[in-house]
Amino acid sequence: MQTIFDTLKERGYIAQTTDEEAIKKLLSKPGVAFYIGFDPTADSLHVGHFVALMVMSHMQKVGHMPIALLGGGTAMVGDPSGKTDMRKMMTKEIINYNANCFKSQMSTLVDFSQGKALMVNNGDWLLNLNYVDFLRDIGAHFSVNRMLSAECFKQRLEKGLSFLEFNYMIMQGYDFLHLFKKYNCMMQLGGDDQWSNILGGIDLVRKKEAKEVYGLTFKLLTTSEGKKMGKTEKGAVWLDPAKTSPFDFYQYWRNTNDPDVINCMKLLTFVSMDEIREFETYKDEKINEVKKRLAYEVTQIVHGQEEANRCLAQAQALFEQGGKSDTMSFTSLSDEEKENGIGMLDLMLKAGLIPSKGEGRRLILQGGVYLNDVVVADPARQFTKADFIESEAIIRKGKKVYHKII
RNA sequence: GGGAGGAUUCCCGAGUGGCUAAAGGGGGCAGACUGUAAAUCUGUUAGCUACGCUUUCGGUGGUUCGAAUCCACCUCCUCCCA
Repeated sequence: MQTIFDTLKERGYIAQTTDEEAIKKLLSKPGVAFYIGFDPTADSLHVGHFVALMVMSHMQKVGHMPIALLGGGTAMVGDPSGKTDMRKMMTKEIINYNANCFKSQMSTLVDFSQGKALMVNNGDWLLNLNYVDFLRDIGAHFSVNRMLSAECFKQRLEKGLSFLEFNYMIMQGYDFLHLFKKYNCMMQLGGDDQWSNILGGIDLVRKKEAKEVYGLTFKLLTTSEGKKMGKTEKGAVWLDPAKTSPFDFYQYWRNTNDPDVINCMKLLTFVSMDEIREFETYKDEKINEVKKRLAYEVTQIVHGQEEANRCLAQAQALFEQGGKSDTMSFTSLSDEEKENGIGMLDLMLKAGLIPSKGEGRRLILQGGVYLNDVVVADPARQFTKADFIESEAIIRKGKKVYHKII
């Protein structure tokens, strides 16, 4: 009989555990409350959070009780772990707004109905603490000497660490204690960068309550080259369709590097291990098929089946048939522009394909602009109504960016 | 509190009176090769009504024919000593 721990291990989620045997035993019976914290530092979850949501979902499926902790209190301080610079301080209003955005996104993967999972906000218990009481009650149990040797502060000890951020670990530890007392929360999970913070909480529970609780970290989603995944030149890949369109989201996974595909499949989809093992034997061009599957599965989980189908169809239309697509982004011209024509550069600027005309001129001179699949050679070319084919025209920039003019 | 140094184009980082829209690297974009991949190679990377013009080197003011470069003040940052 395979346990949830085995599943997580097999799929490659687990990075570190505090006590593997004890955790295995603990998780073998359903109903274990565990928590994962999410600091609302942006108005949408991103791919980095997605792995955590997947773990929650896996755990919930076998009957454990996820507690999603929104860091309304800790976000006021800012986690220095692994950060090279201090974060910008955020206002309470923004933090609250962000926390609300997180809620709905989490619900797509974790079932919060009928008490099957909880969502709490540490602002509820952190923000009204009395400073001196807190120091005497909690602060006394933390050794500065030990904290300073923690891996998560290492980088910051060289570049500078404010006292504000130094307290983050203590606050997170207090969260664990609070959740243990209130919900009998036995485990904290988190990204591997949270290891020191998690240990802090476990120590605190042991000291205050004389009980053993456990920690488990999962691997951060990185490429085979060790770079963090989920970042593009435009910033993070968001789960919010308004910030990263489902199509861009789909395309991000569609373009995964060969060596990373299997790993992503295991971590980001629910595709069975039997099937994944089959995929592992694929080579060269055949890997492309796996990428299609990966993109579809991940998009489906985040944006739903309907949206995933649409992305798939659009990608096929664009890349495999070279044809049109109804869901392509578009710009409509006014009657006057249609009548008098408009410069290609002006048109592309209007369509948001280029940030400036200089950039557009360069693109055209380098042969990177196509109108209805014909290279545009002259930067001064005018776009006229003669360019419409069945009342629309398609501009392509480079290989992958399509835009429709109507 | 005392002392030293720094702030340069998307990022890192040269430049210390005209040759500087500013080296080099990273990143981005485009082209070649491909599998909508990676790696590699090539070009390009402030804006414009473009052989010219305008804006840019933390902010403000000044010196000069001419300033990213010199001076004054201001803001912010880092380091060392206490």
